[in-house]
Parts: sequence; C-alpha cells; structure tokens
Amino acid sequence: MAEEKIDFKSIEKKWQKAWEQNKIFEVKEDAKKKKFYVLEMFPYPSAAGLHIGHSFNYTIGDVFARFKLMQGFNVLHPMGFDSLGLPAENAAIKEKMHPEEYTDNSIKNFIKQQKTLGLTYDWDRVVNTADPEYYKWDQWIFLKMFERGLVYEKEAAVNWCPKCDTILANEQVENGRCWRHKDAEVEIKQMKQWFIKITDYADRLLEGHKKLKWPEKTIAMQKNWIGKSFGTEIDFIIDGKKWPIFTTRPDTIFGVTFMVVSSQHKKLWDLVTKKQKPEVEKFLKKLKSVSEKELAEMEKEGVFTGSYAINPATQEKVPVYAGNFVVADYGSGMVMAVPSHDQRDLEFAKKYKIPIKQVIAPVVETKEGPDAIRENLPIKKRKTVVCIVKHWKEEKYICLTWKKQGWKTFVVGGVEDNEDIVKAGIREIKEETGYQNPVFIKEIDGEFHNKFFATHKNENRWAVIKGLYFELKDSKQKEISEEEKELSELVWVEKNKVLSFLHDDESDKILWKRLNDIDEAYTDSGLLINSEQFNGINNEEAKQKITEWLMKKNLARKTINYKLRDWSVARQRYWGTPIPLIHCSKCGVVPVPEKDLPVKLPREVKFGEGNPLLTNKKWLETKCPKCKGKATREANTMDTFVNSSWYFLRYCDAKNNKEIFDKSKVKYWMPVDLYIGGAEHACMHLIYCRFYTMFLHDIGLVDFDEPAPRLFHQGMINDAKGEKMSKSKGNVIEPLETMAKYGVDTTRFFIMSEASPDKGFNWSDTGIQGSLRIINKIWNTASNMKFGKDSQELLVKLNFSIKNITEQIENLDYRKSTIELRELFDLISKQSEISKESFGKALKLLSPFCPHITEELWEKIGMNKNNKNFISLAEWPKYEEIKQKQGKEDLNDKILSNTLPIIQKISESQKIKKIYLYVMPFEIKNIDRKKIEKALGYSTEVFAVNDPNKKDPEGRAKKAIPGKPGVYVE
RNA sequence: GCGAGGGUAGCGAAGUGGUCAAACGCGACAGACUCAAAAUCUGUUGGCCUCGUGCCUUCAAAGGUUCGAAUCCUUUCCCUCGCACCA
Repeated sequence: MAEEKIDFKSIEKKWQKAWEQNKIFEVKEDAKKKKFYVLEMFPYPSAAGLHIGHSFNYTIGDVFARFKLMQGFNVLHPMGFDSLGLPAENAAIKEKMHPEEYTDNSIKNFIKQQKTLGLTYDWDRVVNTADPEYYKWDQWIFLKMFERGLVYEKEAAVNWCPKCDTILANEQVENGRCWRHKDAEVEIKQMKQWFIKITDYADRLLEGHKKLKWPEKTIAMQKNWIGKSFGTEIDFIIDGKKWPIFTTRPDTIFGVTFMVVSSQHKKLWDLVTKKQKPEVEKFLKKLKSVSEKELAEMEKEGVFTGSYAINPATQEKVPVYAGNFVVADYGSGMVMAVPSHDQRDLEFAKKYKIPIKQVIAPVVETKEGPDAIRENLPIKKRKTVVCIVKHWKEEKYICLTWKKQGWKTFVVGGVEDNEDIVKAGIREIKEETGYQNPVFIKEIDGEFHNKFFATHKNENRWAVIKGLYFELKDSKQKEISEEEKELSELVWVEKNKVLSFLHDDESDKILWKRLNDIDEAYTDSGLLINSEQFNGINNEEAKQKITEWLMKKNLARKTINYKLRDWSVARQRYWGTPIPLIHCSKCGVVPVPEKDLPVKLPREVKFGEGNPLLTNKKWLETKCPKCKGKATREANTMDTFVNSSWYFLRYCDAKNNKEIFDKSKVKYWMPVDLYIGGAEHACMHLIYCRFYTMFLHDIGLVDFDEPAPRLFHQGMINDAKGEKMSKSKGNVIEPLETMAKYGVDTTRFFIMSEASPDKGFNWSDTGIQGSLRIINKIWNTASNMKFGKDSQELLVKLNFSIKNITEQIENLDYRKSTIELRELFDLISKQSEISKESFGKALKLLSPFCPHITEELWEKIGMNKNNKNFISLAEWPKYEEIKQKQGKEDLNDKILSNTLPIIQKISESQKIKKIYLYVMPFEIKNIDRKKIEKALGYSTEVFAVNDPNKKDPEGRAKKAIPGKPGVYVE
C-alpha cells in the first residue's frame, strides 16, 4: 500500500480560502429556512493570543454549527471581542501603549489566529465593544434604565480592589478577594456609587430558570446567589422606636435572649448609650484594621451597645449587641438571636455569657418497623428519665442494648405521677443495671420527646425526656430480675465511643453532647416548649401561627429577602463605557440626550493618577443639557460586564448605525440556541445577561426574556499531570503550535475525543499521536480505496453510525462520536471495496470534526468540482430504519440447534410431544414458536424464568436457574 | 457546614437491571515488514487451566433487594468542584 504524508498546512489554507471566497458561512435572515444560533462566549482580546481554552471552546461550538449547517439550518455563528475593561487598560499601561492601540492590535492578532482554526464564523458580523458604535448602545440602555428608575446613586459600603484601583460588584468578590487578583484582598469603603436595581428582577431571574436547559449546577449556583428566603419581619421596640427584624425562624421568638446589630449599620450610633460609647468605639477600631477576608474567618465578636430591645412576644428586655457577623444590608441589618437554636448565636452567647433558653424540644418519632406509631391508636404521654451513668473509676458509661428492638440507649425509664425525677432515675438504674449506689450529679439542660409504639404495653407512647447525670459510688451490684434480663443487656462503653454506639438515638446523643459541653444548637424541627400558648405545637406549624398572632397585633409582616444585591456598576477607570450622565449644580444629575450619544472616551488622558478621566478637563467640562449652564461629566465608566450583557443581540444586526438593532432581525435569530462558555460566569455574566434581556423585553425591544435557553460549559484542559496550565509553571500547551505540528483537524479530533467536553481533560502527547494515527488511516484508506459495492456488514455499521453520531452531536457527546467514527473507519479500512456513496456518508459524519481533510477527500473522490459542492454544505446523512439482526445468533436458532441446556428429558415415546422453553424475560419477544414447532414437530410453551405472570407447571423454571435459558422436552 | 458531581482493568474513560470480564483510546507485550529502528499492520492485555459459546474473582467498602446488580436501596470511607457568618 502506498502511503502518503498529509500536507495539513496547504490543505487547511486551500479550504479556508475557498470557504471565505465563496462566503459560505455568511448568513442572512431567510424566513424560509429554520435558523440556528450557536454562540461561544466572546473573548477579551489580550496580546497573548489564543490559548488552549479558547480553541476548546470554539471547536465545541464549531462542530455543532457545522452539524446544524449540514442539517440544513440557517446557522448564525458569530464572533466578537469584549475589549473594554481593566485588564486591557492595565496591560496597555504596562506596555506603555494607549489602551485603544493595545486593543486594536490584540484583536487583529486574535482574528488572524482564529482564522487558522477553520471556524465557521460569519466575519461580517464582528462586534467590538470598544467601538463607540457599540458602546453607544450601552449608554442608550443605561439611559433607558435611568428613565425607569433602575439606576440610582447611593452612599454605601462597597468593595474596593487595590490592584484594580476601582470598586467591584459583589459578584466580582470571591472569598474576600478580587476575582481577577486572587492575591488582592478587597477593602470595604464607604462611597457614593451608581447601582443598577437588578434586585427588582430577583424573582423573575429565579422564575426563568424553569425555562432553561442549563446545567443543574449552574442553576443551583444562581439560586443560591439570588438567595430568596421567606420569613417574617417582626418589630422590636428599642428606646421607644420600632426596629423591624427579619427572621426565618419566628417559631423561636420566645427563645430570643439578645439582639445583634451589624457593626456597619447606618443607625448604629442611635443605639449606643453614652456609657458604652468608648467600648463600641474600641470595638469598631479593632474591626477596621482587618480586611474582609479576615473578617470572614474571625470569631463572632461583639460589644454591648447599652440599649435593650423589647421582645414583642414576651415583653422581655433583651440586650442589644453590635456584632461583626451581621451583614449590614441584608434584612434590616439586625438579628434576633436565639442561642439555643442557632449555631452562631450560641457561640456568641457562650462567649458573652448570655442566657440560653430552649424553646424547641427535639421529637424523635419512630415511623417504621414494629415500634412505629400506630395511627389509629391514641397516644399516651409519659414523663421519662434518661440517666447517664458513669463508672466508679474509669471513663466508661452504662449503655443498654435492647434485645427485641435493637435500640442502643442510656438507662431509661418512666416517671410515675408525682414521683421525683431523680428518685425515678435511681430506681431505674437499680432495676435495669443492678448497681446499688448511683450518686446524682446534675440535671442536663433541655427537654426531648420520643414518640413510638410500645409493643410490650400495646400502646402509643410519647415520652417527655429529662436527662440526668449520675456517677456510681462503687461497684456494688445486685442480680437483676429475669424480666429485665430479657429486655436489655448492659454494656460499658468508653467515653469516646459513646456517640457512635448510640448511632441513631437523637435525643440520647444530644443529651450526651450537652453533658460534655459540645456546643451544638438544635436547629432541626421539634415541639415548642417555654412558649406560652404555643407549647406543644410543631415548630413548622408554629412559624405560621406565631406570625399570624403577631400580625394580628400589627407587630409583624410576612416578608421575602434576597441575598442578591444591586449591581454596583461604576468603575473609576478609563477603559470602559462612559456613564452618560452630567452633573449640574443647578439641575442635579441630568442624562445626556439621546442625540448626543455616544459619549466617547477622550483619547488624551493621563494614567496612574487615580481615575484617568479626571485628568482631561476639556472632556469633563460640559454644558448642562437642561439649563445650558456649566456642568461636569460623570467620570466613572461602566463595569465591563455591561458590555457583555447584550452583545449576542448586536450580532443579529451588527452594523446598524441607526438603532440598537433591527427588531425583526433579532426576532428571527434570537434566542441563542446553544450558548457555550465557562462555568466561572455562572453568577456574573450569566445573571447579568439574563437581567438585561428581561429589561429589554420590558421596554418592548425583544419578545423573549431568556437569552439562551440552552447552555453548555466546557471543562478545563490541564497539563499531562492534571495541573492547571500557567505561564509561570511553563506547562502551557500552545494550540497553534500543536495545530502546526499535527494539523488543525488532528487537534480538533483529539480535543473532542479526549473527554466529555464538559469535563475537560489532561493534555496528553501520546493521545494526540493516537489521533494522528486515525487521521492518517482515514487518509490512506481513502487514497487506496476501490469504489464498488458495499458489504452488508458495512451498510449495517454505517447506518448505526449515522444514528448514533446524529444523536451524540445533538447531545454534545462528541467523545462518543469520535469513538463511533474510529470504529466506522476501522471497518471501512478492512473492506475490499465500498460504494462511493457510503464512503461519502462516512466522510460527512467526520466533517464537523475534521472539516479540512474531509473537504479535501470529498473533492478527491470527485464529489466537489470547482467549489460548487462543499462537503461543509452537503446534506447530513439520514438513518434508515431497517430490521437488524445485528449479526448475533438468533435465539430460535439456538433452540433448534439444541445449544440451550436441556433441563430434563422425558421419554419421547409418550404421546404428547411438547417442549417447554425457559428463557430470560427479556428474550421472550424473540421466540418464534411457529418456527420451532414446525422444525421440531413439538408443540411449544414459553416461560420466562420466574415470570410472575405465568404459572410454571412443575416449578421447572427453578431448575433452569441460575441464569440460563433451558429447554424442557416432554 | 450546605449544594452539585464523582470513585470501573496499568492509565484516561464508556457502561445506569440480563447479549458484561466490561466499548474506545493511551500504555505494555508478542508477531509481521525491515540489516536494524521508527512508522505501519496483526494479535494479546483480571486470574486459572483441560484454551472452551470453560471455570473462578472483579466495577471504592460493607450490608440489602432480585432468578439475575458495575447499574436499584441503606450505611460508611475517599476525591473534585461550587457557595460559605444571609438571621
């Protein structure tokens, strides 16, 4: 066989040029054709050029776009550049260039590199956010929001990144650090700032999730970020003034023993008494010196303000503390603290020796087994003691194993009416253990309930448990009664094994933890105690009832709170969209009139002296659009996420210089049918762009409110050792180098075959050589193939491959497609001849993955002459529904050839000839009784092994087990 | 702590009740070609042997359901990713 080396480079160039010249990827709206919009998140262009993540991202989209193109869709597959933003500005400063030049150069370089990848982009629609023709519309949308009251300015604690030299949105702070500078700790600054009221859309952002075919994780992250919680706002009176307090646990109101106000609360000083002022000041000073990061890791701390709040439920006075763990702008910035049922409150209470009051008693209800509560029987309440008994010398405790029930508990028993619980405890210890000298040490805090069916007494029991702690004085022990012996067995358990011994007895476990000072607030459900008229009610029910009770007294309201904050959009930097507002000393804040848009960035500014825009006086000074008097421009620019919040709409009509876009064009192309990008944007871009779309829907510009119903996250590509690629580690794989060495198609095939695209993978040099192997094989097969007839085997395989690959690409299961392609071409390589048609189909299946070499081979086998019939535009093969035997031996043949085990054979001299076939249930449908009867001359009966629907004559099926079908001949 | 996803042969990774000792790739081994190597091709790659439509042991661990479990249930262990003082 002749072998030919593939000249990837010239093949790539040849076809990329042909595609471009014939404009086969440039699209227009066409009402007759179904559209498909494939979009990859656009890059921010850096001088470094493409990295492997880009090529992974783009290839995933490109395979899909090519697939849809071949399926006859009108495919929109655009590309653009998110070129405004801090990184570009910083990089430009570093290179001593103007950001504009830096960006232009980067974009040129990017496009050049992207073009070598053979992607199906419509280069006629490129969007560049740094182009005033683009950001003009950022400003336009901003003004629309401003008109509708969605933009406002307020003094607030904002996140300041010292490395970015600007403030950040909440979304851009990760763990107290800047999302771009993992080494920069974000500072909290009080500043007057511009916000967009994204919180108005919180509910719709949540609601919209139902329409999205997005990774569940991403939706979960967004839900978590928006953080909707239902609760009650309860008015506490402090100093005669009403303070509304948000809580999700109104059921615990009787357990409130103190209040904590955020140390950053605006009205903090209203609460601080003269006497406490120095203390509070000291505390705040201490907090000031720590960054947000440290704050997050700090212990809960606080200081008494001197004020007391009146609990509206009990009229009790409780102290108000200022604390570092309360968020100022969530709820009302103050919390009611219930130390017995909230972990943070408990820690705080312990630290400052504040009383702890239990208001919810855990209830353990047996729901399964013989001890489960019987619904139809009444329930009998009974006081019960649980006694923890310590060894007279060692660190060991008495536990019991209940013989019938399998329970593992401490000593437990009922308390008679009017009986003292300590006496009852001592009695039970003596009865159940025989030890004669238990010494009562103390009662354990808390009340617990157990509900179960007492089989020995035949009644439902409701045990109200008190815990007592005893120590044995000595080892004196009497024989216990036979009756007790049968019930339970005594076990001495070492201190550190008690918890695991008790495995599923919640109340005993809690008692044990309390005894050993393991601080754990009880946050689960239970019954109310110490709560006056609400005692005995289940706490979930009590949430409702207590809220209603307080509402009647006009002391509470049902409310909803969100974690989502308004979007802080202003940046004190140059390279962003200027905020189109003007400050006039007479008229206040005045929007720039629409006709004056865009407000262009001035070219002449000085960098490195705070906000560069403030250095261009000529630009700053302007006239007030209202009174024509002297005024100044707003010098803040917009967050770069503004630019990317609607770019996908601009692609639909990228060159429109009259309006933001032609509505009808957007109507045709949108929404994005498949959006591909990294998961790191889950709570940033992917929330903002949904919000923007909803807003544009509300002002009547678009008729949908979700921009991208289907989203896909590509995974990370790491180096061969599984480590993140980074320049400093020197383990970066340059996609362009790899493509130059192995060919674009080989690289595409490799990165699509290495793992499921959403999982990412570790780079492997031997892996890409493997891909080269199969590409070479395909090439050589094509070069040497004799065209003629197809074998049956090949037709079957090809048909299945069409079915599988079509489904797999649709599901972005590219890895499986590459496997299917390997199998298919492997089989083709073994054929002595094949029809041109079949080979062409196989090439088409390969084409989305390896567009260049398939185009070349397509031409080679004479399917494309003079670039009239590109494979890229050829029709995707169709699966033909045909009956398949799949080459496996028919079960019927097996029976006839007697290869099934014969279970039992009865003399054939008997008159009735009948065979019983025992087969696996799933095989029943494959049995052809007539065929068998005809061939053997027996009548037949078919049984599935252990088929519950058929009576087995003599239980013979059992003999057919294990697992094999059998034939029974009678 | 909470949320999501995982643990399968030397490695990567399919497989969610029966045709599973488990696709596919990488690696390894053997053979062919070659003076030799690379490339390529062919075969083997859980263990055992009487080499078979054979037996045994496997899909994190332990139990369970089932005629039958990598797949379903329970418990435990481990890993990865996200969120993390939201009252």
